[in-house]
Amino acid sequence: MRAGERPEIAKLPLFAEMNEQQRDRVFAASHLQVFPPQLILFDVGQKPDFLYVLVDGLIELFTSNADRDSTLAIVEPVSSFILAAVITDQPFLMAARTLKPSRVMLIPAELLRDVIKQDGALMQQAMRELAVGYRNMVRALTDMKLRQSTERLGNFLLRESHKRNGEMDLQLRGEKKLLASLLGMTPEALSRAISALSKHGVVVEGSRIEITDHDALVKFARPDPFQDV
Amino acid sequence: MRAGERPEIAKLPLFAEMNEQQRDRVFAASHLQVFPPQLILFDVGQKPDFLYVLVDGLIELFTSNADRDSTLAIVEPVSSFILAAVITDQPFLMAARTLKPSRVMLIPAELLRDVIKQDGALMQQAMRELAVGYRNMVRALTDMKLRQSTERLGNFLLRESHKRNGEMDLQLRGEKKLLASLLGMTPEALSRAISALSKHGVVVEGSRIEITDHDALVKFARPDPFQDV
DNA sequence: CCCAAGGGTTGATAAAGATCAATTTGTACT
DNA sequence: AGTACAAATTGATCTTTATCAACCCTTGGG
Repeated sequence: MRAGERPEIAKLPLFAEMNEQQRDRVFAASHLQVFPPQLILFDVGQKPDFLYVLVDGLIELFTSNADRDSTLAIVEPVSSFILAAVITDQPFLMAARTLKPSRVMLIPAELLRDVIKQDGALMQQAMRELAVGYRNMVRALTDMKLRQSTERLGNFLLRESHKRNGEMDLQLRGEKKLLASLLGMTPEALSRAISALSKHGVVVEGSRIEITDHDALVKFARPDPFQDV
Repeated sequence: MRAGERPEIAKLPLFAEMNEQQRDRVFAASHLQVFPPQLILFDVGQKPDFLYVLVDGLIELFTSNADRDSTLAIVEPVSSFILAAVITDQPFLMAARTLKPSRVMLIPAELLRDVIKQDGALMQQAMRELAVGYRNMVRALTDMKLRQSTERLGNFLLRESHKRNGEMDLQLRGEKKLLASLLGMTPEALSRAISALSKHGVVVEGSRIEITDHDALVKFARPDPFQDV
């Protein structure tokens, strides 16, 4: 792998605390790969041969039924994904596809499991990451179970704004139908939800979204101080 | 805590592999408590002071909105719960209440985090447990996002039967409205879903559920070999 | 043993969201 | 720039599920 990328990946919480020699060992066995957009990296049911780290680009994690697809998460750089499958050495529950041209580091799963056993700091970070991931899934499930679509969109925007430290001017990083799928609705429903939010402090032009009245949006979406934010 | 319970708790995957002295240290600092039914053990937003282990009884994990409650999981003995909150030392995302008289072991969170840092085997088990929990949440979210209510019930029954190693005669361990909440529907909808499944190999009398035609139910519910089973 | 209270079922209606179809807008490619 | 194609929007309708209401049935306490 290129030398230039290492520092950035090494800074990831997952790898930040571990022993340096072990990290070198892991990185030496890994390789960086470039994928075009719309490429399936892996499918549901496959055994995980690698832990993936998105270095650059954009990736969608999704599941599919006979009829439908549903987006479970959108991965932005720099972050690892499908750690849980690697740890348990069980078949993927999600598939992954690139949304933009993406550079991805592939870390051999077997080796990683090995190193985790030997390196307590790495194991602790893996544990933390899984705990955080678990909690995010709880949030997503709660969101899905007790909010309706327009509220989900409203809270999504509030969370997004909060993530970008309070920025009121947001830029969608994918198509609207992707956001619709992430929020568990159809593109048509999203379109209508967007226009519904125009009465509650949100203005959308193309992929630019502006929260013009934060308080009004909060009042409408009623974010939970623990679930959201 | 009573001596009689220890072996059972020690057999839990989480504590099975760890150093014995460390385990004794943890158990010595813990205490067993008995709770009546319908008692709230903790609420959303509280800081986790303990890891909980249900020894006997039945417990519901749920979240609540302004309007609604939603069941996230039903905990059966013997198992631990809210490990993720304890690990991250972050406020609970779920509340817990007893459904039946329950005996619960409370393990001081601070101590547990400490011991985890010192005991690699325990840490590894905690990591595994979180990975498994994460994957279960992914399954639940997928279930919610791309199946409708009657299918969810059908797949729930198939999973339940599978958990009880193929037993076709199932016994509900809570009220029907609890199951409805777990499956993300109203009691009325569950009632109708049950009668809809009578055309697909399911007979329900009170809290006894029998799968009379497994193939027919599979054909209707279309369980995913990875998601379900 | 009876009665009250709550769980469960059933029916009628309403609401949310999906689906289908027709345009419009945006964008990538020659 | 013009065309072709996909994304996005809008409207109409249908399906699913929630809500509201009435009633039945079980169960536990006096």
